[in-house]
Amino acid sequence: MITKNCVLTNQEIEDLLVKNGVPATLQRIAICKYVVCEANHPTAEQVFDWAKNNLQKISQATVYNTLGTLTEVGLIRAFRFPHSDKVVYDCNTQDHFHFFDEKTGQLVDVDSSSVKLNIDLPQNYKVHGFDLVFKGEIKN
Amino acid sequence: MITKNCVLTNQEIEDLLVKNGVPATLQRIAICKYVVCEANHPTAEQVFDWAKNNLQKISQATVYNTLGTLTEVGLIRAFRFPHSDKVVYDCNTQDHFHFFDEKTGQLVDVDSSSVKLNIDLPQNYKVHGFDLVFKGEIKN
DNA sequence: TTAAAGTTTAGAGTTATTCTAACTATAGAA
DNA sequence: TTCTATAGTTAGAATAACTCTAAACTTTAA
Ligand SMILES: [Mn+2]
Ligand SMILES: [Mn+2]
Ligand SMILES: [Zn+2]
Ligand SMILES: [Zn+2]
Repeated sequence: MITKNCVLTNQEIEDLLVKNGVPATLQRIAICKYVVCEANHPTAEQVFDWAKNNLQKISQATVYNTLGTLTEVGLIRAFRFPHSDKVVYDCNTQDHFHFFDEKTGQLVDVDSSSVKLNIDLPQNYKVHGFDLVFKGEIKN
Repeated sequence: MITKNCVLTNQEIEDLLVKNGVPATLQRIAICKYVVCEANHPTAEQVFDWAKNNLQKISQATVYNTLGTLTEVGLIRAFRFPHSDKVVYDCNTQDHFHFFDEKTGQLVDVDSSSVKLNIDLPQNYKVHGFDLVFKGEIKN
């Protein structure tokens, strides 16, 4: 139900990038490792903050470029949610939904298998997919 | 299933505003009438464009202020969708969902009665509500 | 009639993101 | 080993969607 991040070596991250046609650079390896293995639905700002503390030098443009590239090749996904105007990046590339804890601001993944949707739309509405975000609170 | 806009006189709009504690001004009556009776999920930009063409003088700030006020008192609702970074305003204040036509960019309302959702979340997840947007295409 | 209160306005400010153009690193070619 | 083309990174400027500010109107109500 709740998905967790993987643990990958730098070499494995490098291979992942190259396999997806993205030449591996120091910056890309670091950012990719962070979003794929460590972060939970980070914003570009959070990735940039992390990168500033973990690389000797990094520019905002590189963070945005890299997140864009990783999204393009499908290594991560980008989501825009109703409660914020910042894009969040997600290492979970499966179809899935989200639960937004209104108290903490935390986003957690909800597997699509835990949701069943019955829709009654006109015949001529062809549904290609849907975005679903729960809002609420996680107790305890 | 698909909701339509109402037809109201200026007087009725004025009453609606006053009843909701919003003193009626020329600008507010015009903007309120447009979003409540004419427009379909307009953005602030669209409301501003309409207002420029239909009032002798209007400022962007007034459009944003008025849309904010109307939203606060519950005469309209504000939505932020995954496909755009612009807020859209909605005269449909019932709980409902949306269908986004990926070809035309059009948004149409989907009554909540046409959707049945079965969720299987952990006990400690208290769901207060959810946002649901269908993406697809309306044929014909 | 007049002053307080509320409303509108132009323009400045903010935030998230994208663009630009210069700099840097690197992989072959020579 | 150079050289050089290509790709990647960078700082800072630009953009887009709002939001804020402070001055100018307008209305309200003594
Ligand atoms: Mn509507
Ligand atoms: Mn923005
Ligand atoms: Zn997710
Ligand atoms: Zn709607």
